[in-house]
Amino acid sequence: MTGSQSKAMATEGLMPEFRSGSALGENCRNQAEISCGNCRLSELCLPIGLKKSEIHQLDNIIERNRPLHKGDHLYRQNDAFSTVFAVRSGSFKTYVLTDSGVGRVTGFYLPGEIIGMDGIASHRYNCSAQSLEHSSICEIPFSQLEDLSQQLPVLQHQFFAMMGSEIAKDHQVHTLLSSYSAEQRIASFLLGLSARYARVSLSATRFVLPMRRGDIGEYLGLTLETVSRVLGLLQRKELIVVSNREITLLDLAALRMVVETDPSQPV
Amino acid sequence: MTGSQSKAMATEGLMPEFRSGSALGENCRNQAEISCGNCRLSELCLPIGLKKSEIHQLDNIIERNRPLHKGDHLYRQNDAFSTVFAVRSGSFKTYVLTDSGVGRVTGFYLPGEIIGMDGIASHRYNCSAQSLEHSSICEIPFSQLEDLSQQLPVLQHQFFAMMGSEIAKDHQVHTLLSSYSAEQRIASFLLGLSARYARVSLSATRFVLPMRRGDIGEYLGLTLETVSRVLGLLQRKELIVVSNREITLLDLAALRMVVETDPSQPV
DNA sequence: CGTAGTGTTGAATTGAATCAAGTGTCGTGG
DNA sequence: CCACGACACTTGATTCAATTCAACACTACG
Repeated sequence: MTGSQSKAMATEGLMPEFRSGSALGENCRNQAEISCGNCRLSELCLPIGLKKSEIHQLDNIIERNRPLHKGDHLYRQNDAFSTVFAVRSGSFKTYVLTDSGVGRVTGFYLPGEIIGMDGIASHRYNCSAQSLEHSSICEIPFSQLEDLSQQLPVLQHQFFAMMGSEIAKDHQVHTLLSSYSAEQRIASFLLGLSARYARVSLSATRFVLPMRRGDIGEYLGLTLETVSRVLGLLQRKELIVVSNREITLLDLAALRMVVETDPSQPV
Repeated sequence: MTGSQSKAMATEGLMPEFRSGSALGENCRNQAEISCGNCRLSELCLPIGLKKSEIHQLDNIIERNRPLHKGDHLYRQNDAFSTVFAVRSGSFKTYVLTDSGVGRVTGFYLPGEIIGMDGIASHRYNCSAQSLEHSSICEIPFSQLEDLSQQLPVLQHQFFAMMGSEIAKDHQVHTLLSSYSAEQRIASFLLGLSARYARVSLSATRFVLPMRRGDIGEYLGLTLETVSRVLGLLQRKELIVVSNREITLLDLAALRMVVETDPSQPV
């Protein structure tokens, strides 16, 4: 948001050279207690399938930094790639800036999801990652993750699966963007969020959007005005209730119909 | 398209018919001799960085089938996932069918590229993969690839990198589809093909499109008429020459300008 | 030589963008 | 605690890029 927030990021030390033990200060007391072993997300994050002792090994390579504030960056476009991040709480967006300065949001990330995998091949982050609210993350140095994956077949398997999942999701989004109407995109977006919140044991039918209308628009290839209009339309159809950023899904089945129904086909 | 074409996969092949107009359709002489060790793509495919003996191990898990004909399928949407495929020659498209029967192309694959990674997480292929011309592939059983990656750190690293590369590419496409004009999309598409042909030592400025206008349109979120019109426009601007499926890029720099220039900004 | 698939081109239509006011919400400092 | 200002969002009028509809041309191949 404001300039002061981006400045805060520079001093807070999420970059690798600012590891815990930095002279700048100490971590929160309770942070030391957090580990994959007691994380409520461990069943849907990287540790899936790992044994207790293996989880401990994983824990040893993971850095847990102090919480991020809204607007803080995990990394920026073209930074050297070194780590991937698992969202522990809060939410993030990734975005790229075009030469003309216009940003386009490329993804939203909720707890249990991994950020930064697009940098693995090129050794640079291809986008910037920014916190949308008060959030916390686990920082996983990629080379260490690779080393550990050599020892733990299950971990290798799981990371392959998480990357495959990202690829599958991206292909779905491709289809969405290349052929769906504004209404279908928004409906699909809401259903996707719903499923992801449900996955982390939150309500599938009532949630608060962490992002602005404009962010949704950039992500879905629409303008913020269109996002606003379509949300209004869906509300008038009594499929959802919109109150500022709070969304209630009234009829999941009907929303799925909106997504699946080709508007050019007679119903 | 017809059932007889998938059957064709099983018929035996007199090897190399050089299909006119097909720059990528060429085959090595004798299939029995083909291995990663002598494959001209080994420097840009899975074996990158492997030692001789390691390449031999990789060779042992790879199946090399008879050539595929135009229209043959590697797999279909919802088939159980078991293997990933490396394109050895020719080209492929992946596509999904919507419930209403309309297809959308999700990707094109050229030699040295990997098909099927979107099935890793769900254990099902999420799209269908079809040959666009006379093609040949290497079939890599995924579970064996995982096992071997446990033994060969370089192989694990390389496969992580190839998946990361797919993710990065998908994010770029996301940006393309969500904010670029028809002209920008086509220009970017042509430049992308150019770079990929150059990667396999083919001409970066003159190539034959293996896909139809309609395929390009589905991939880029445009209609086939728009694809045709924009190709005509770029030709009138003397940036390219179009002759049926043969494309000549006259001015790469100018094409890049087309992609990068925000049409809403005054030039 | 004829047919089916593929590609081009033109005219009319339309969904979403753009332009343009507005209102609502929230954090901040007085 | 309230008033201010900056964002965030909504809504309406108009425009425009791309689609749709339609007709026709080309090519490839049995």
